[in-house]
Amino acid sequence: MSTAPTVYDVAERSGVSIATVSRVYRNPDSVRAQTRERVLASARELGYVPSGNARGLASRSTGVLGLCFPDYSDPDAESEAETGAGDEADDDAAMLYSDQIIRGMERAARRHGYALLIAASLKGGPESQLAKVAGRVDGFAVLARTVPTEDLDVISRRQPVVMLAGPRESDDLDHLDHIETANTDGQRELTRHLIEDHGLRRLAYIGAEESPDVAARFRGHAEACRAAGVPVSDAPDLRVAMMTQAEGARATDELLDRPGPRPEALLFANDQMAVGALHTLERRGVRVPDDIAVTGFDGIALSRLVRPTLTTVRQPMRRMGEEAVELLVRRLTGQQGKEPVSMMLPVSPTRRESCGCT
Amino acid sequence: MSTAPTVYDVAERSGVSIATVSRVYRNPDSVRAQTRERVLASARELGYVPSGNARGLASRSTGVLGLCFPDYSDPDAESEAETGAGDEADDDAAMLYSDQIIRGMERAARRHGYALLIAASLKGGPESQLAKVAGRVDGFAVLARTVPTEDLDVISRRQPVVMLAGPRESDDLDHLDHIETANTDGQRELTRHLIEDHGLRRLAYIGAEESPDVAARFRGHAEACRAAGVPVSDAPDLRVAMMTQAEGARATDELLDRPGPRPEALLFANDQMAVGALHTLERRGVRVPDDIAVTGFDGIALSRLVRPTLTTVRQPMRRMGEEAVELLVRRLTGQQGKEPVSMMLPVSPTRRESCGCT
DNA sequence: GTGAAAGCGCTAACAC
DNA sequence: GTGTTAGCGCTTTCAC
Repeated sequence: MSTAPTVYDVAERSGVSIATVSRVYRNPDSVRAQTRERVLASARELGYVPSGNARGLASRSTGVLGLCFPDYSDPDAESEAETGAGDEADDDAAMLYSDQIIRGMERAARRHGYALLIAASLKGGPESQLAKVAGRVDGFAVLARTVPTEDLDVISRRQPVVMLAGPRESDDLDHLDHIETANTDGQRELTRHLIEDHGLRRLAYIGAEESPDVAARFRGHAEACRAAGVPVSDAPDLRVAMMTQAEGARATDELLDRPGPRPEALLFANDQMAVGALHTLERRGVRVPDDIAVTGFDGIALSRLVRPTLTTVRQPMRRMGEEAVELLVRRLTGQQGKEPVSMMLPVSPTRRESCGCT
Repeated sequence: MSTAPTVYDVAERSGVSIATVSRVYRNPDSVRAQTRERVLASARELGYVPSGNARGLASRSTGVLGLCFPDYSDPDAESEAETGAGDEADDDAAMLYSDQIIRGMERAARRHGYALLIAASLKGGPESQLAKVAGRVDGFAVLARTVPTEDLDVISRRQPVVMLAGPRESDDLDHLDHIETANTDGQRELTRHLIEDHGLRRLAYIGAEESPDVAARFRGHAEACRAAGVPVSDAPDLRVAMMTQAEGARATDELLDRPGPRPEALLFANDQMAVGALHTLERRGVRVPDDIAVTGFDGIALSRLVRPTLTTVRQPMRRMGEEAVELLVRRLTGQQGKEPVSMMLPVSPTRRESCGCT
C-alpha cells in the first residue's frame, strides 16, 4: 500500500502531460485513441486510480449525495433484547426506517450517477458526523431531529439540504426543503375507521413526548374524535419516553390497570409499541380484537408478521428517499427555483386483523 | 449557495492564521480556549464547513469506507412485478442481501468513526462507480462478481479491498482479503436432513448457471447424497439463468412435467426461487410438504412470511458486513499482517414447515 | 500557542 | 489533440 500513483506517474510513464491523463478519465473522446490506450495501459500497470479528493477539490463537486440519520442502535438493541426467545423477526426481517430510506435514496442516486454516503450522527460539535458528511457531498438529506437545528442552518447556506419526516421544526428552518408524510391525515382516517366502522368510542392514544410526528398524528386522532362526537383529551392519554416494544407493553399494563372502564381501542403512535401491547394483552388474556382493538403507525415489516396482524398506517419511506434525491438533484442542477420546497407524501391506512377487520 | 467560505475567510474574520482555524477543527485542545471560541464563532457566522475533499487530499485519508454491490434493480423489479396482487411482502418486508450488508457495515463503521459510501456498480470502464468509490474511500468491500477481476487487482494495490460472499475467483486474486459463508456445509446439512430425518430420496436440485455460490451449495448437496447412498448427478438437475421467483415457478413446472416419478423434494439454491415454486405448487394442487418438500437458501425475510414457511439455510449477511469493516480497519491501522485473510462464516440451517418439520 | 509556507492530486482555462 | 499553469481548501512541518 506504499504511495499511490498519481497523474504525474502515469503521465511520465506514458510520455504525455498530466492534462492528457486527466482527460483520459474525464473525457476520453477528447484524446486520440492511440494516446488514450497508452495512458490506460500504464495506469493499469501502475495501479492508478484517480483520487476522488483531488478531483472533488479541483472541480468543486463530488458526485456523492448524503444521508444523516439518528443513531438508532440503542433503541434497536433494546427492542431486540426484550423481544425474547423465538421471535427473530425483529432481528433481520424488520427493516428500519433508515434502511428503507437508504434503499430509496441509493436507487434514485444511482439513476442520476451519484453515490450515497450514509452516516448515523452521534455527537454534536465540530467533529460531528454531520460536518463530515456535509463536507464530502454535493447535497444531503437529514432525518428529522437528527442534528441540532442551528448546525443545519449553517450548512444549508452552502449546499442543498432536505429534511425528511417530521414537520418543519421552526421558522428558522423555513428555507430548508422538506419532505414529510401525511401523519395527520393517516391517523384521522384510522381513528375515523375505528369509530364509524367498528363503533368504538372509548379510545386511548399512546405516543411519545416531544415528537412532532406524534403531535401531528394525535392531531388527526383528535380531529376524527371531535368530528364524531367522541370525547378526546388535549393530549395523548399516555406519553412514553421511547417508542419501543418494551414501552408499549408497559403502557398497556398501565392503561388496563387504571380505574374505570377499559378502553375499547388502544391507538399507538407507532408499530413497535403496538406490537409490545399485543404481547402484554396476550399475557393478560385479553383478546384482540374481540376484547380490545389495537392499531399502530408506520407499517413496518413486523406489523404483518405478528398475530393478529396489525392494523396500521403505512408510510412510503422508500419513496421519501427517492423524492429526496430528486429534489437534491434538481437543486444541484439549478432546475429548482429559489423557493423552499415542502412536500407531503400520502400514507396508506392498512386495515388488518387487530382492529377487527378481516 | 454562492461560494462556500474557506479557512481563509474564517481566519481573516477572526484575526488568526489559517493554521489555527485548521487546528480548531482537527485538535481543538491545541488552541487556546479564547482563540478557539473566536474561530468557532466566525465559522458559525460565515456558515463554514471544512471541505472533506481538501482535508482528504492534504491528510491522505477520508474517514470513509465503501461498499460496491451489483445492480440488483432489474431482478428486483421483476420479482416485484410477478409477485402479483395481494402480496406486498416483497416490496418492503424483503430485505435484500445488500441491505443487510449495508446495515452491518454501517454499524461497524460507525463504531470506528467511519462513514459508509455505497454504490451499485453499473458499467465497467474507467468511468465506473468502482473507481469512483475506490477514489473516495480508505478501503472498501465488494460483493463478489460485482466488478471485473482485473480492476480489483489494480485497485487492491493501493488500498485494502475485501471480497464478500462467493469463493475466491481465481489465483490472481489470492492476495485479496475474502469473507464467505459456509455454503457447502449448509447445503450438505440441509440435504442430509431431508434424506435422513424425512426419508426422502428422489431429490431435485435447482440452481443458476455459472454461480460459484451455487456450485458450492450443490457440492454440499452432492456430498450429502453420496454419503447416504442417494443417487445424484454431477450438476444441478435444472439450471436457470436468474434466481428469481419467476424462474423458480417456471422451473417447478418443468420439473413436474418431466416423465418419470415426481421428485419427493425440490431443493432450490436460493429462497426467491423456492417461493416461486411454492406458488406454482399451490396452483397445481400439489401440497407442501405432504406431497413434496421444498427448501431454499439464504434466509431472506420472505422465507418466514410465505405459507408454508420455508425451510432454508440462513446466511449471516449482517455479520459479514461487520466483519468486513473490522478487517478493513485492521488493515488500515496496520494491525493486520501482510498475509491475505480468508474467513468463512458459519450458516444456520433453519427447519420450518416446507420440509415437513413442525 | 500561533504563523508561514509548502505541498496533497487533480481540473480547467488558456496557449500551442 | 496536447501541454502549461494556476489554483481548489486543507494539513503539516518548521519557525517563532
